[in-house]
Amino acid sequence: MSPTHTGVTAAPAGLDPCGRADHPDCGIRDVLDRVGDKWSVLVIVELAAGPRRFRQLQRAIDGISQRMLTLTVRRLERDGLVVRTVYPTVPAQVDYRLTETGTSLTHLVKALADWSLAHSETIAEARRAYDDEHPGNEIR
Amino acid sequence: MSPTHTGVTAAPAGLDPCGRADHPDCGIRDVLDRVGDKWSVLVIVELAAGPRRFRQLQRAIDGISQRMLTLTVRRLERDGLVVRTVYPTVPAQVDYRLTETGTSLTHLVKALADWSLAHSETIAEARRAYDDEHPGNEIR
DNA sequence: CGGAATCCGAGTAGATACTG
DNA sequence: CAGTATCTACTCGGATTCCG
Repeated sequence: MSPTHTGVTAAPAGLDPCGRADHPDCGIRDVLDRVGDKWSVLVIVELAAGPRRFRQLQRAIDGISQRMLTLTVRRLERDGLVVRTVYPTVPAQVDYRLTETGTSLTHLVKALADWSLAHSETIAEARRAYDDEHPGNEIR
Repeated sequence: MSPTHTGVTAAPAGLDPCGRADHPDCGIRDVLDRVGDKWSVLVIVELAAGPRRFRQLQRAIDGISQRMLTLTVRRLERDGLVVRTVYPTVPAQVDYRLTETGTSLTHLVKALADWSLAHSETIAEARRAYDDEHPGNEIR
């Protein structure tokens, strides 16, 4: 992983609760729905390496169905995170690439990945401990 | 005859639990599934302000059902992001608070919130533009 | 190749009712 | 207060098929 760990502003002490009671959500949901999406992140990560065509993406992500890739990529396009370019060749050729906005998101994804890696063992251990203490408790 | 599908069950049958085989994304899913969860983030944000009891959480997050709050908080507990403490009072009193791990996640959530706020307008605009160019295209 | 449309099962969220 | 237990509704994702 690159040492340049940008994108994540060291959060100020005060964490103001967005998306609380009254106010709907400060727009966090929009992002979270996208980031939390199983495939979006993988697509973004893949595109972070450079422009890709539909098939390339599907092969790279492996496990994703055409349907899901289409939907995922459409949503990303709609959100302006990805640009879809169609070349009127035969057969048709389409490539996808991240926009500036999309690229900036990769930094967060990176940060998330870093955090994930740094704590995966701790989490796994916690799960084992929990499952051990709570046998028969299926919470997934 | 009707296309009685090949008796295919829901069995993954060869699908990696990580999502990808040749890429270090394995641990990310665990976190993403948690962060991407609609309620987990809100709970984490709320707990970032300090320990909360069940009811407090439910009132603060407002919109979440008991069931969902229970499930969410259980998962967070299982992952070692939250500690659940039961006080044998009458009536029972339980409080939840973030662990060190959970607190560290708070920073990422904050970063996500920042990003979200910084780009919400851009995204909203992109969506409007897309919806305008693609009328009748319901991808949501 | 890229994508839309359809079918369909599985998992998840919500409302409700009940318990310690 | 803090859950647990159901039952239902709905969305999501996968597989398949057809089109430009």
